[in-house]
Amino acid sequence: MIKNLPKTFDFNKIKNKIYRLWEKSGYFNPDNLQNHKKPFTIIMPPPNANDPLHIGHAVFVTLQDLMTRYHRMKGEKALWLPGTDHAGFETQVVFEKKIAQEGKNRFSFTREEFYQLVWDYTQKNRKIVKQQLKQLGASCDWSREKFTLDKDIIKVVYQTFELLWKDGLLYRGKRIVNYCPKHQTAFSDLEVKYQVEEGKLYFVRYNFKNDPTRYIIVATTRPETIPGDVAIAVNPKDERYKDYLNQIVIEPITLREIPIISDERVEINFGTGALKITPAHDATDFEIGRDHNLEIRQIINFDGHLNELSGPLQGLTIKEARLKVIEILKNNGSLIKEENYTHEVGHCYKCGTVIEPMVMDQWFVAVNKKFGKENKSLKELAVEAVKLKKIKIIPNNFEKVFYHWMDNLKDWNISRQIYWGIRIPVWYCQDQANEICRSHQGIIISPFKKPTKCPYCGSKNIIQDSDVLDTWFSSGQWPFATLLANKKDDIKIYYPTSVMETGWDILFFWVARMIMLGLYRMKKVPFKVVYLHGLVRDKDRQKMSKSKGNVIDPLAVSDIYGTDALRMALLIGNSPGRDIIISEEKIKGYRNFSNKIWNASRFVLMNLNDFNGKKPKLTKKDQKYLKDIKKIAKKVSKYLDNYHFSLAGETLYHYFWHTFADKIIEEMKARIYQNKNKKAAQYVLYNLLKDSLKMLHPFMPFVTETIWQIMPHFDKKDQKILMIEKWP
RNA sequence: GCGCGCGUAGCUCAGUUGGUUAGAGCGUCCGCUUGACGUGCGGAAGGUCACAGGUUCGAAUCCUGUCGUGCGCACCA
Repeated sequence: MIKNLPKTFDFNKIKNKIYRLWEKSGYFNPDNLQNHKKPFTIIMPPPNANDPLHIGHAVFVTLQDLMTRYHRMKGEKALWLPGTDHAGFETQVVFEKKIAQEGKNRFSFTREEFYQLVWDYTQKNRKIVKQQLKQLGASCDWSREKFTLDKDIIKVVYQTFELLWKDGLLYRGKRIVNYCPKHQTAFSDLEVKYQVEEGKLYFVRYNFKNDPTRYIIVATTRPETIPGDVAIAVNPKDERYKDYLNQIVIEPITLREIPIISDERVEINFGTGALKITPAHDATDFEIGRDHNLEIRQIINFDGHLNELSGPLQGLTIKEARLKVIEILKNNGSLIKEENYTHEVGHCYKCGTVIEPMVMDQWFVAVNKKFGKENKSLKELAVEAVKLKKIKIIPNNFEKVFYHWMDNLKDWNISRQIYWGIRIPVWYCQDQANEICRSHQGIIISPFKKPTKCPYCGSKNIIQDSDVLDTWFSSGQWPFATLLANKKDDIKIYYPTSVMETGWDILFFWVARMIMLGLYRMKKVPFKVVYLHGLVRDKDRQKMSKSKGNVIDPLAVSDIYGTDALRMALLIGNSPGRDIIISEEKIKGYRNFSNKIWNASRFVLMNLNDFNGKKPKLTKKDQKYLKDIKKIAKKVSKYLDNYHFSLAGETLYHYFWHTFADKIIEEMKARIYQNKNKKAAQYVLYNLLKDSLKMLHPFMPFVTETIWQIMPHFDKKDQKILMIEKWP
């Protein structure tokens, strides 16, 4: 009946046809799975809409599609909800790099023009990403697809903003923040990468005002900030400086008078035990300054240059200023000595520029503030959810990592001084013309309507906050925002979602924030399980990056070896929380496997003449084979249910190749050729193949579906599409 | 300073409630194969599971320590 099947499986020939078959069937949308009851939900971590997919995306597609297809076949209402992320800062950087080739940057355009250009750029990329997800076999429900800048998503984000404000969990304030002078925006603590650097510790002498023979020596790594000093602090318990307190000394660059104060935060054993206080440019100093009511003397501008308050350093960059200040200190005899000093310096995670602590008005989420009936903070709620096992993190050692990070969590800066993103929905009254307005500090929160005048004092002199929200503030709401923004009952049916599958590298950036915001808005955890996969590295354990030239393009690989091979290569040997090493050889190996599936099937199909599907009399061994595969099914199901995807894949690989193909087919071959008990042989082969295809389908959907479409079906219960067959 | 990992075949890695002969991909060696598949088949070599001690009838797996190695967080005057 079936002859002349090609000798090799050609992925490119069937990929569009097969994906279209699935898509047209409508079964990506769980609404169409009528007999399926129990919901199973995965919200896709939205890829950034600023670049095509890389190999890391292929990992999540493989794992999430595997789970979705498995649960769909088990008769569950499987929803895999796709989307893309505007990825605020990331995208702006990518885009600015692009236009830099034309000698332009964001300041070459108006804010509105720039936004439109990036919008168009991301929309183009979204189309590419969608096409790529399809080629990787993603069985997600495109009818529910969302973008983080969709109007209905922004609406949810703004609602959250407003609620947080009303609950007192959101505040605006002058705080010291991590500022990148190159990108000219502030960051949260997470975007700062610390690197060990060889530096110098400079010992600088500050003379007493009323007695130049007396002085105090301060150790600093940042002498260029001396013009920003507003005090010298010593520890109150430090015997050496007992009678120095409240003395006035002369700051040696701009010759201002500053006092010596005491504060317990000064460490007696570091340097000389005396600390210069520069509230505008150091986090600890900021706190000490605040508690002592000291002036915030900003001497570095937001463009990274020193300003007029720095006297002779004015106009210089930070680096230049350091050299200059050392020269001045040497000349006036204030530099007592230099010591080599190794310390960690914060850098912008994107461009490597040294992060400058700056004082700015920013919006913060108060993660440590207790609120509501339960009187718990966002942080406490999140920690509790994990402790009470309402959320399980796989692998579980990351639960400890999670607690450790949460312990150290400080308020979250969500203001970004960029154009691309969701604008902070706040206006400020410039006049603050009455007491009420002043009591509100002129802050007008108005997410859904642009105000025309100040609601407190009536002034029309109002301006909008120029900043946008941290991208993670919106993606942190993704699990419920996508469901709220879709069909009416989605949130009821699909929330809490089943699994959040993502990389361990964004456990803090994203997962922790989703837990906090999900619990805040929905009073329920956003997901029951967090499955963390590793980072993809090359053969030499190097992180893949374009600049290193070691990237593997998943789509190119898919074109050459097929998506099925790529998926298996990314799955086998991939255990949660561990990095994945991938090489072309490995992918080739699984290409051979997909071809093995093709050829074993080909053999079975070509030897089904006269076979009618009816069960003939079977030998004992035949019966054993049919029983054995049920055992395999049990084993594979157990592995999948316990998130041991690699072991599940390996089990099937082994069974199909080394048991089914190498042993059983070889044995039956003789019976078929010699016409000995042939019907039974055909029956066994046909049914083992069918079960194998079903189990392999979530792993290798294209080759299995292709064969399913070709093979004859005798059982009326057989589905037209393998994707919705019942799991064995 | 606090915390989390890793060390298994030549290479890269699996090995999840401790249980026969420790697995995979690639590589090496020998043989086979003219009809499912050279993208194949059969077979072989190759592992004191970092080291030392302990628990156990039994340890790659659990505990303690040592060495090597990677990472996160905090501080960072």
